[in-house]
Amino acid sequence: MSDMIESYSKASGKELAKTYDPKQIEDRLYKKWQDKKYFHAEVDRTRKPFTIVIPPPNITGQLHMGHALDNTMQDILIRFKRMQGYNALWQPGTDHASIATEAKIVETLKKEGTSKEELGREKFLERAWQWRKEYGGRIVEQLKKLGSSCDWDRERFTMDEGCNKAVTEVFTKLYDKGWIYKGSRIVNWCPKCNTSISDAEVEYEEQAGHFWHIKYPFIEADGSISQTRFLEFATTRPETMLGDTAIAVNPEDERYKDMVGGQVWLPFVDRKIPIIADSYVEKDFGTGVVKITPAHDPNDFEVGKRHNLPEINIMNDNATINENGAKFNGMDRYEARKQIVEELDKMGLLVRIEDYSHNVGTCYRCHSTVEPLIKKQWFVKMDEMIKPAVEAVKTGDIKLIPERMEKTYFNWTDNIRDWCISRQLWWGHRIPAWYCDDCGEIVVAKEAPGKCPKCGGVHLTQDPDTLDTWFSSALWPFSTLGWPEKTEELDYFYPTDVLVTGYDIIFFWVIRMIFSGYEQMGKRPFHTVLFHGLVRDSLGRKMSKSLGNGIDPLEIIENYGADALRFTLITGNAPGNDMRFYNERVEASRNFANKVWNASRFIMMNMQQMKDAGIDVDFNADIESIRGSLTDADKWILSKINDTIRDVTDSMEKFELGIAAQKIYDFIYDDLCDWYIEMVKPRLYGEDAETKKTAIWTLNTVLIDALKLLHPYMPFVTEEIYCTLIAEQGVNEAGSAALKTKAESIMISSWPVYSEAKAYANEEKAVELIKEAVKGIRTLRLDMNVPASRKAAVFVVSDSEEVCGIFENSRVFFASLGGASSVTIQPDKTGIADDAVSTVIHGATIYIPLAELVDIAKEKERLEKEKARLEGELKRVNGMLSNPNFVNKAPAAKIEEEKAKLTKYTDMYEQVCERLKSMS
RNA sequence: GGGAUCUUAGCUCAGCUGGGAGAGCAUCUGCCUUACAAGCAGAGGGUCAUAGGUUCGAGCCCUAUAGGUCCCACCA
Repeated sequence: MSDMIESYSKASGKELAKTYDPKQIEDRLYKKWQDKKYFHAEVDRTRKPFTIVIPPPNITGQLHMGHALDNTMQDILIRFKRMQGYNALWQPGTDHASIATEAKIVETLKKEGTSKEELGREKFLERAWQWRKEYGGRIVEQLKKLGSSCDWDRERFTMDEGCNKAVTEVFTKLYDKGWIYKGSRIVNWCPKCNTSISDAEVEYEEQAGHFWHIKYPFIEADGSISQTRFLEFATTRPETMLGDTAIAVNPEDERYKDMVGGQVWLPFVDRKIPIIADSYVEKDFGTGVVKITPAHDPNDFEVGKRHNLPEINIMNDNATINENGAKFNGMDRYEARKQIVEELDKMGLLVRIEDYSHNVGTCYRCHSTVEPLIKKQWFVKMDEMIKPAVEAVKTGDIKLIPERMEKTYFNWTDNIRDWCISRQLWWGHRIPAWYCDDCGEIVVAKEAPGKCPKCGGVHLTQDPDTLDTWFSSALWPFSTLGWPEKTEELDYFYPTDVLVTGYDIIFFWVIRMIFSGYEQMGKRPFHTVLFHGLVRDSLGRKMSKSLGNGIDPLEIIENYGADALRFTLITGNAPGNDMRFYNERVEASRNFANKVWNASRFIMMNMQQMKDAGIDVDFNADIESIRGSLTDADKWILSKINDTIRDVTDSMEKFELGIAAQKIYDFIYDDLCDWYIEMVKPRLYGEDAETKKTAIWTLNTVLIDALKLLHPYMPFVTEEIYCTLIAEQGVNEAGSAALKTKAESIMISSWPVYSEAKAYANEEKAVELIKEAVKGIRTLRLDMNVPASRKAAVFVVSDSEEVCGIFENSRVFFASLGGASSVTIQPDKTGIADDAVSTVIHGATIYIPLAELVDIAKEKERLEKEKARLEGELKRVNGMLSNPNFVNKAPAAKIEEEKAKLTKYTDMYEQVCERLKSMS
């Protein structure tokens, strides 16, 4: 027996669990879902698949708010589609995160007083796998806490055997096609991680630095170093001068035109370097002179290629100066910088030092300054491969949400550069390339070649490098489904449907998955990409370790429950926008969960009481069999939930998850709890068994639909209530057909659908009128300081038969909701004291005679205010309707709407005027 | 330098293809009303950044301006 039943069964006595306690149920329900294999999807050709692949979290990672948001969105979609009847697969897995993981292990080794070099590659990898085994599952367990309904039976790892096969397959294929090549290029070198990183992995940081103005002496015609003539330029990295191989000026620059072709002298390394002309140099910046260091600057590298300049590498991998740096050999880059500046100063070659703030490229992992270095690296040629990816978004084959992300996308694809994929790391997919020790031939193959195909040599050495992590993540949508094998899964679930991710990895991952999908599969990997923003702290700052402002989702779950966290993350924020997270919002969400819990508890308590009283209710009855006994209020709420079903479904289909959540919230809070439950109480507490039955049937029907709509957002509380409800009703699988549900679990029940049979336009209007009247009475009473305990007689005056009929049907509500001691409905105000307080609604005036309490002046003031308001409304409506342009051009429906308002406000205005007249 | 985006109630934010400004929190008033005080009933609070324009009609579309945030590029 569930805690909930227990709690209120006990309550037939006295005790009740008044507050929803997520801790009592979350783990238990999650286990049940897993045990029942609800998350598992098998190929089933009779059903339509709906597939999402998870953005694989790093095995080094701990669940943070970004994950929580990302996975909540995916879980909502997957639960929604599952309930809609799709064969929903949420494919989970983790990422090996080469740099991050390797860094972690290196760090551990350092603590142990050893190093990866000392350990050797093989032992190091053993350690890494061991580490992965120990900690790699942590994040998975944390995802479960969130309620994620991933198919854990299909969990994958970007470095598992299958993914490795996929990686090798792609690498060899692209190599054979000529789209993967090895070349000497300027790469971004991180001296701390000791590897190259791709352009996308460089983060630019504004740093305060200096601009050193330096001059090189000319070489005179006789070959001597000039003592009088110098060429001045400025640099932010003086140490790179050791690798200078030219000085460049703009060809159009009159100042230097004559000097082009001449030479200057490079100190320290005692080199004569040419003065060249290249349009890369801007005349107006600085002195219009640039030193050219092809080996240590990407732009200079290009210039060097154009002018056939030598490339002199002056730096070791650890950012110390190498043997090409003359006496600075072995010195750290910053120490060398300092000394070079000092010595230049002594030599009289330092002109001045300027403070200068500039952007410095840093490693996105360790944030040390990257050094551009020339290295032999593996690259993927992008110019051709990117084309289908561009086309896909242009034609709408792949849709990006929000749409504006397309601009970011194209901005990148238009300026695409070849992708550096080799990393000087051990943890990762090793590059499937071998070098012949004898002839140097490169052999790229899926398996280690026995001998060199060129010279027949048998000594081959595999490339020591591994691949960029994103190389394997790019294949994720199909590698997880079995590719390169031709699996059933691949055939059935690919292409997947939606990819949910943060906009921050659009370049790293999204684009690369898209072009890989087209290239390898010939098909898009998904049709929609749903982007979300960053979760920031309450002050709008990015959550970060260094700031220590991170909020731990697990702690939030512990304190408020997973449902509250999920609901908070999904509401009050537009797609793709960043959001701020603060506890007050989680509290509001938790309160909402509690509200749902209590509304349900109310309904179940009443079911129990009716059962105890021997009143038998057929909860499986369909609407046709019960329609005749439905009251206006019943029809109103049925109509409301019906509309909500339609609107919520529409919003969710459009991926407007936050809007859909808001609609469910509004329905449950306002329509169901604040109004319907209150309206239904007199019937439930009364003696009429028939109306009790109808009321509880309606409550149950509406609640179940509402729970279903809410389930993707708040899976735990809805499941707990649902199961309790169903168990309580004794609904079995067969019986449940009428309820369009399965008794076992809400998560495999069917999504509600809009039904004309539940649309009651007239009753909706009637109840809205009653609500207006009740609100009017409540405001009146508060304005007049009538204590809640004091009941008062209420008179409704209306000359409309229809309106009188509505009030006649609903008189009971004025007692329970409006504190009325009696309700009199009459066509005119005969017998009502002139000093009664009143409020006007469309079609009726409502009076409350409160002899001893009334303040006539105040009452008049109130009415005057109301009159002024109505005058304003009438002015607006009349203005519109008397404007020929409006009447001619506005849509007919809009005009009708305004005409109806005119009637309504005219009526109310007349009533108010009459009231005022009678008081004077 | 290029681009995106934001500016709406005291705070944090919604507001879908243009048709009478919303929520949560906070504030104030009154309520322990037998589902819920994590609650109920009310109230106050906004020239929707500014200036133009398009339109019968603009928070929404266009242009400009100011301020904020972010991305890309990186002129040494």
